[in-house]
Order: sequence, then structure tokens, then C-alpha cells
Amino acid sequence: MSPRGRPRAFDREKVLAEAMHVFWERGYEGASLAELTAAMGINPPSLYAAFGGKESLFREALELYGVTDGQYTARALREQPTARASVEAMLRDNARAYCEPGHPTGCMVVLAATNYTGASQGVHDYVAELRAATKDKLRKRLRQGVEEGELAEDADVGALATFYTTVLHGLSLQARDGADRAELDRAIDLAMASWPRP
Amino acid sequence: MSPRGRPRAFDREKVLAEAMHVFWERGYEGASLAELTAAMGINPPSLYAAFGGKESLFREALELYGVTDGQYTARALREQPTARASVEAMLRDNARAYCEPGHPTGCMVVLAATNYTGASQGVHDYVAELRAATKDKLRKRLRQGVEEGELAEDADVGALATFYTTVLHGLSLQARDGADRAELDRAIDLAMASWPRP
DNA sequence: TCTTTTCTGTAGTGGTCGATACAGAAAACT
DNA sequence: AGTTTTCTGTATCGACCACTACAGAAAAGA
Repeated sequence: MSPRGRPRAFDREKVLAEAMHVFWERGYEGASLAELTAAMGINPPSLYAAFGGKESLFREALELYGVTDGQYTARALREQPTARASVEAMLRDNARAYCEPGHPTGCMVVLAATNYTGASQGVHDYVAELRAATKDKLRKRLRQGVEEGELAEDADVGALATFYTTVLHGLSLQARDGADRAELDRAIDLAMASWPRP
Repeated sequence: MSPRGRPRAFDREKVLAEAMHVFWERGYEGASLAELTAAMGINPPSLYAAFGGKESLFREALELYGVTDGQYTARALREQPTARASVEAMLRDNARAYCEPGHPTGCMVVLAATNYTGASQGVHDYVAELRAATKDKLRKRLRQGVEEGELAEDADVGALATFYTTVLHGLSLQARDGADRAELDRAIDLAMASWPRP
């Protein structure tokens, strides 16, 4: 049952969470191996043996983010009963998470790789795909709202998806610039005022 | 009249514009001296003699941006007759500029330094101050709208400033992710639908 | 106990980072 | 012409980057 050789001296999930926080705050390129290993409490060879390299560590950190602090968008679109409730929960739950103490502010997917330097093109493209996929899920949920009669037949679901994605991404930057939860919530009040009236 | 020694072999404003484009696309840290000097067509010693260093070059590039491709926000708030027209012109003029060919997409002030790596803390703080100053100018313009009777006395100008700043910043990310001008304009239609009704 | 396997820490690898020392070139001043 | 001043290109600088070779340590299997 136990693996053959010397057992790992650290908790893989635990140090991955530490790596996630570093990437979240510094971005992919801004996070150096020195800072990562220091935060994880391990040495470079252990990092490479357990995670393969900086890029695959980042991708694993993104996966962990998606099922922890970054789960609220997918959950809102999945669990809320109406399209409107989905959008509002998406904005409010994320805004709350963006300002929570104990981890960096804003969304890791929005902030970790907005710039690219050629060398990290692959990582940049991957994160951009995650953002595009989320936007597409939102559009599908809005389309479902049209089919269920919640939204008018001629509602511009593409524009609504772009608008609420724009707001969601903008909230990340506001949080990173120091806005608190109350301020974000008042901005969300205004964003929800744009919802098509019946 | 002419300076004493050997004359500079390049146009200072011209190479500064090239540097601005590199910083705009790559961000402050992502722009390497090698890429900057290659784009500017000069060697490192010429860059240091003319601009002092990477950080002061970046600050000069930001100043140039503020009077060229990044002038639309300040202009809209200064020249439009009403607060509402100011906000709408701010959004639409910037959205148009974000998608223009011939330069990187999105806003340099939003994209050039969202992450920080400790070493570039000063640059990060400076750009964050620029964003905060713009948000404050917007708030003042909205306050003026209240004083002139365009907006109700109890209008939440702080929330409006946060909301439209959120949208403006979000549009930069949408543009960077490939959205075209028509898509941004439809999102702006929705953002303007949040404007307080009389 | 002895071998095999896998992890650990030390101490580096070559490469690139931002920034410069230096010498020659090109202008103005005398 | 000769001196002074400033810019230009070459050829680096030490520091840091992501990454790894290597040997010793700690477990399982024989």
C-alpha cells in the first residue's frame, strides 16, 4: 500500500495551497521559485519532484483555486433557480470572496496573467481560456433564462454576458485597488439595475 | 542654441512612443530591456543617458500615454456638458481606443502593473494612484451633477463612481481578451441603463 | 542485514535580468 | 587645428532567473 521509497516530508495539498496564494498575489511571472519554495517550506528539487515545474505547479494551483476560493461563479450558475439570481449571486459571492481576509484580494484568474511576455504565452492563453469558458457558461445560463420565459425572446444574451463579465472582472481590480466589500456591493446594486425589466 | 557635444542620433519622442507600446503590451515587469531597446532601435547606454533607467522610462511612457491614447477619460470629464454625457463619452471613447488597430488593446494604466513583485512596488503604487485619481475625478464630476440638479440630492455618487470605474476597467480586460468594439458598445448600453432615472 | 527505491538538502548549471565601463565618434567652442 | 563635451556601440558587470546533478537519508522489500 505504502509507496516504496522514502516518504514525502510535506503535505502536498498544503504546500500547493501556499503556492496558490503566491501566484494569486504576484501573478505567474511575478512569482519566483525562491518565493514559492520559501512559502511552501520546501526546496526546489522537492517542488520539481512533486509538481513537475513552475508551469504545471501553476496549473495545479489554478485547479485548486477553481474548487476553493474561485468556485463561486460556477456554483452560482449551477445552483441558483433563475438567471437573475445566478448573476447576482455570482457578483455578490465573488465580491465577498475578493475582500475576505486570509488571502490576496481579487480573482486569481483575472489577475494572475493579464500581461504576457512571450515566454509565458502558453500560461497566458490557458488563463484567457478559463475566462472565456466562464463567460460562455454565463451566456448559456442566460440563454436558458430566455427559454424558460424569464428573459424576453429578443434579449441580447451576448451583450448581457459581456456586461456582467466586464463587471465581474472590474470588481477584481477594484478589490485589488483597496475597495471594501460594502463599496463593491453598492456597485453591484447598480449593475443589477441594468437587468432587463419584464 | 544647439547643445555642446555630439547630437543624439534618435528622436526622443519617437523612441519613447515605441517604449510606451512595449510597456502597454507586456506590463512594466514583462517588458525587458532587450525588448525595449530593440523596439526603440537604440542601445542600453543611449536609453540610460536619455531616460535615466527602466522605471523613469516607464513613468515618462505613462505621461505620454496620458496625453495620447489615454486622454479620453480626462477629456470626457472636462468637456462634456452633463455628468451623464461625461460618463458615456468616457466609456465609449475608451472602448473605441481599446480596440483601435496600431497599438495594444485595453488601457495601459489598467494592464501595465496589476501584479507587483516587491521589487517594483513603487511602480505598482504609482499606477494604482493614477487609477485612484481618475476615479476621484469621476466622483467630483458626479458631485457637480448633483449640485447642478442633474442628479438627485440623495444620489450615491461614491457608488456611481465605483460602478463606472469597475465597468471601465472591466472593458480593458474584455478588450485584451479579444472583444471587439461592437461588443463593448453593447455592454456600455447596459452600463448606461443603470444611470439613475430622473 | 542488505538491497532497492524515493525523497531531501547542498550546491551548483547556463541563461537572462537591469544596468555600466570604456573607448571611439561627432558635434560646438576656442 | 585643437580642446571640450556628449553621444554611440561593444562588451561586459553582479544578481537573479528557472532548473538540476549529486550524494546522503529514510522508508519498503528480500
